[in-house]
Amino acid sequence: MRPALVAEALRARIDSGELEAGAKLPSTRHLAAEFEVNERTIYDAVALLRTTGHVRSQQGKGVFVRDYRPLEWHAHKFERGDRRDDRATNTDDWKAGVIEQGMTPSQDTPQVSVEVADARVAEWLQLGPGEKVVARRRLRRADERPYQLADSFFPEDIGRAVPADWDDEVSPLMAERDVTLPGGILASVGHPQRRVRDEISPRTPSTDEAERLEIAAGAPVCEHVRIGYGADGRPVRVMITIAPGDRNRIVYEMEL
Amino acid sequence: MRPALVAEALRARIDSGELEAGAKLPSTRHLAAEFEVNERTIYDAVALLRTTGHVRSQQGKGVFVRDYRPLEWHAHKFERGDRRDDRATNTDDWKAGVIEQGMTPSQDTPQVSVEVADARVAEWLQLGPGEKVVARRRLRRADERPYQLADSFFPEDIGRAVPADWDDEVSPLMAERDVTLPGGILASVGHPQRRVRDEISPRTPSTDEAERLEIAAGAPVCEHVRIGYGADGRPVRVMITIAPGDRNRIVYEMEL
DNA sequence: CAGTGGTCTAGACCACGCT
DNA sequence: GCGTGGTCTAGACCACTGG
Repeated sequence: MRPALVAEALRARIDSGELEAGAKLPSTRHLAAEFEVNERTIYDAVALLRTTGHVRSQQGKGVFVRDYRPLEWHAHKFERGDRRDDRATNTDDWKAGVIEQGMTPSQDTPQVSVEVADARVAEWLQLGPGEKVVARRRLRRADERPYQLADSFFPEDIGRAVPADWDDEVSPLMAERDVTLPGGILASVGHPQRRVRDEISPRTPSTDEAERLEIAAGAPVCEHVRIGYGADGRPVRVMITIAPGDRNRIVYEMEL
Repeated sequence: MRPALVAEALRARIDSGELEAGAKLPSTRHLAAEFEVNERTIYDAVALLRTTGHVRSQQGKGVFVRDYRPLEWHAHKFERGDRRDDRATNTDDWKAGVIEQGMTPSQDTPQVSVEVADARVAEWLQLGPGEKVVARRRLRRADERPYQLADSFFPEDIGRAVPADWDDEVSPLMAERDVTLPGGILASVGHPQRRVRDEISPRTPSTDEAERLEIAAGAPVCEHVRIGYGADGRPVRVMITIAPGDRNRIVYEMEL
């Protein structure tokens, strides 16, 4: 019996509910005996199920059925100002969406730095080689579990800009905490976004991304890149979101 | 040396251009000798490169570096009527986009059938159990190579409808050839789309999808589901597009 | 320490393409 | 028939968890 067939059999047990979310699978030794195959074959089968997001392995403990609840991400609403009222209550678009779906959003402390733009970011922001950006890296969670990586990059002058009535020491885009301002931070520093371009590609995560999101090395993720352009057509921000497929669905709604 | 490290070394050779697009890698026997590992380890490394889309294997022939040219798919323009002029020349939105990017579009003969809707399609089209749909399944190619699977489903009454001035025997949505009508087929049968909802999720292909698209079993693909709603809010069509990540990028542009 | 998952090798064997 | 990739087993061994 081939690994793909063993994986298929185990998947059937998961989908049918015979193995509940969070339940522990029989040990690889037991499965090998049951399916009358080598342990190595079981290992390969489990690796397949890990990639599809059906199970999660913990060395020394066991293999467990995954229980992520899928979350919709309404990309067309994002930053459109539909939720301007929420901004006043210190809640951003991501958080509002998570709450609407009955879960509790949270976010690790943003990692802020000023650094030389890498090749891709430089091209998106139309920067020359060696030019710097303000980087703001975040891990978004729902019910305490990782759902998305969301890294934003701003040209240095915009990232360091401060609103007229700002009374903090550092600019809002470089603050290592969540900041919300009426109309959005970019608007309040004089660079409102007028147009966005989203580029979406499914791919495999880097080892770093896989670790932070707690997914298997080959698990499919969506790389969602949003480039925001200001009134004069200048790119003012690029946001790179990495969304694992087993817990995310991106939604766009449009009138024709 | 572990498979991941071997894969990394080979990927470096591909990315650096030492191994050109389309080039054949050394045989697994040779690679095993070179890296001083077992052939099985090489096989696992090649499997990783297949999943990421870097190489393609052909039994009995060899392992070859992939050379797909990525294509952008401008989902926000699709069916918006921006290209109504193209419709007159018998060119649909997909084809127009491919031509703009300097490649030659083609499409296998659409597979048309009337069938009972599966659970997901029934829910999207708000049909009861057992209700039928007109299914129209297509494989889209660029420069003769597979790029996307695009399957459309219509409620039976709409799929069988015929425009007033239609002189063919079968309805345009059931014709086993490409049909273009001014304003789009759905409008010409009295059910223009007024609003669409797109749901995008990265996932792993089914074995059938993997075969038809000529990709590895675990390769990341995007499932893009577009549900089109008519003037009265009734869903008139659902289109499921499967786009492999190594050759597709989905683009949305929006004014804020 | 025993029990769990994870990794690699050696080797037998199969499937395919070509000449 | 030879060379290619693909598959599975047996078994040694490692890494982690928890009593």
